[in-house]
Amino acid sequence: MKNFYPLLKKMPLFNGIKENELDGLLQCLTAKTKKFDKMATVFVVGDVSSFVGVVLSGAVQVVKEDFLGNRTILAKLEAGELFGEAFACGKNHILPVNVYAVEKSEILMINYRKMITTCSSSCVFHNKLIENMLGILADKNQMLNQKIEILSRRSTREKLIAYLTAQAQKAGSPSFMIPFNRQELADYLCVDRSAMANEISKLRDEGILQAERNHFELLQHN
Amino acid sequence: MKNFYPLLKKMPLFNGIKENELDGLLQCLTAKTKKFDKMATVFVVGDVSSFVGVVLSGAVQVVKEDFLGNRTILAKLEAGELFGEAFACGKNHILPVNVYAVEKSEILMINYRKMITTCSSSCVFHNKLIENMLGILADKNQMLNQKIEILSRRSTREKLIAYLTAQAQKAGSPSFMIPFNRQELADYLCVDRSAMANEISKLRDEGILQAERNHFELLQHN
DNA sequence: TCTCTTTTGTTGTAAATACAACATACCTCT
DNA sequence: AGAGGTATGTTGTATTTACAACAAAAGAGA
Repeated sequence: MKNFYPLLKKMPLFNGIKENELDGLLQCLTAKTKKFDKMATVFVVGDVSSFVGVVLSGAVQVVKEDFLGNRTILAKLEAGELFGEAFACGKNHILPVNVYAVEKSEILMINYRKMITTCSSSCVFHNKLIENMLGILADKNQMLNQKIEILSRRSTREKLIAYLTAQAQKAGSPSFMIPFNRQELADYLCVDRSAMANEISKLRDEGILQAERNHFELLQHN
Repeated sequence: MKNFYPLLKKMPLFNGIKENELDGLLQCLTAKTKKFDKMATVFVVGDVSSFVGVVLSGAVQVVKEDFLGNRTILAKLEAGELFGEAFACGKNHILPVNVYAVEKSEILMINYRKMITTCSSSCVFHNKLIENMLGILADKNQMLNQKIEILSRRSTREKLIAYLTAQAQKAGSPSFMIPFNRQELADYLCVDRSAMANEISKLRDEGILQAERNHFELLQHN
């Protein structure tokens, strides 16, 4: 376990907690590690879980299936990433997804109740952990909200403008770089790449923006 | 202030906290109420806030503007509803929205730092408050995730199936009621009502589902 | 029951998108 | 510089959607 401490230390969940303090904290949480073979099932739809999972090694996939049998990979989580936190901390503990190990993996399982119950030994890191978890959920909330706002737009054009407006706001300037290439941007906006590229061209022709690779500039619209 | 205690008691944020315990808690939080006239501004885009707002009376509107000047009302929050929690608890405290009072309103402002710092008087309700906030953020996360999963689908048909599959899962049965009428469902799925109604008809014709008003049934697809 | 209103379903048309196929530009490696 | 690969832009076509307008059904109230 100890060899994972440098990894844990870098995680937002353990932010502000020193490597030598992890021992006491993990003990206090009675956190357990579980090992999974490649393709083993970590959770299935309908499972009830009050555990926050931390991928220590390997990787897991979060997969959703609809009733027609269509499978969608929602996420691939690698070492240092967290999963299940919304179901551990929320009212509804029933998982709507399957979680598989895509490689031989090791997962740290943290019980939600142990996490929120400050220990009798009044371990100070415990409070820090709760604060971190609050921050993680809040940050995710912001991200999800922003994405919904974009996906709520009907047209590719509107989605683009919503996304670029948010990026400009984040950058504090009408001129900014985005962290996606065209295909990734199209995937994020849930639209067709070529249709999107076409729309970018039109917006450029109309003098609404400049776009070159990752660099965008929103032009004053009067 | 005291006259709002029955309202507060019913809120998820103060769940498990008795009315007569609120006095001490709010004092401990140094929570302040602010009054706003009709149409007064509560927050503007760019404001930095570490406060969770609770609408005590009246109502506020959360409004977003893109750089072309298009205004979108994201939410209307009435008495007993919470806002700003993701920006109070998250890393990013900069608000991307405007908040207006749509009526003469009274807002309770709770400082995030006071909330997560357990008080020296070791007030037990404080821990309950933090747990509640964690739960609220986690629940919202689940809701937002589910919505994104639906909005990520390209076609109206796929959105419908994704939504109905989730509802069936939630109900634990292929036969269930939905909390929307057609227009509300279309709004939730971000599609055109008539196009959606059309699609429901097609799905019915194809024997994939039954639909009558609020009642749906997903039929076994072999 | 009758009227009025709301909700839902249907249809045709214009507009937007997805898809496929290809052209062009850019990057990296040798 | 040249080759191969990747990213981006462009175009035509089939499909899907939005929109508008209307019909039918359901619900509410007199």
